[in-house]
Amino acid sequence: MNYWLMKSEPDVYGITNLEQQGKTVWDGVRNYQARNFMRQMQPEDLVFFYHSNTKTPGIVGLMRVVKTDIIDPTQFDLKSEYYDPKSTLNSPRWQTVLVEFVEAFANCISISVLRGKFDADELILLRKGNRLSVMPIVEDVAVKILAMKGNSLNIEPLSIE
DNA sequence: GCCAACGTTGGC
DNA sequence: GCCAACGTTGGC
Repeated sequence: MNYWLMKSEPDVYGITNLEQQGKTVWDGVRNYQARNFMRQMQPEDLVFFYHSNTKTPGIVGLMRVVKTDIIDPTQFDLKSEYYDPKSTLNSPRWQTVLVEFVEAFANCISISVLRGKFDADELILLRKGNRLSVMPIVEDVAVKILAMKGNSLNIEPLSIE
């Protein structure tokens, strides 16, 4: 079982949306490195849900991989902003995963708190200029993050959105 | 294959 | 809103 982190802008799709829906196909990833990490995912893997591009960016919850190797349907959808004219039905470029909601943390573990706890070597998220939206988390770090989720000393309140 | 120009990401 | 860092595009 492996751990991952995936980013989403809460204005577009946040942890609340996933909680309501229960499951979602993580569509719209158009970066090869991120896609390649999703190809490595296995059912039962745990994924931290990260809110990016918001007042308090950080980890807000947990989800679980249900099904892998899903063809991202938006690549064929002319009306989608993720439509990819170079993708064909015979050889689709973009695969993704189906994930299910596990939990929403009581508080956001903000990137500044994560910076205080980990360094860039152990957490890709913290690397300078990092823009990757899907990344692996080593177990040691994942366990520490999970231990932080209930510790009010280490967290900041979720901003009201 | 190089690389400048451009568009996007995302923290601050 | 700013802007550094990054990925992609396309001319050559």
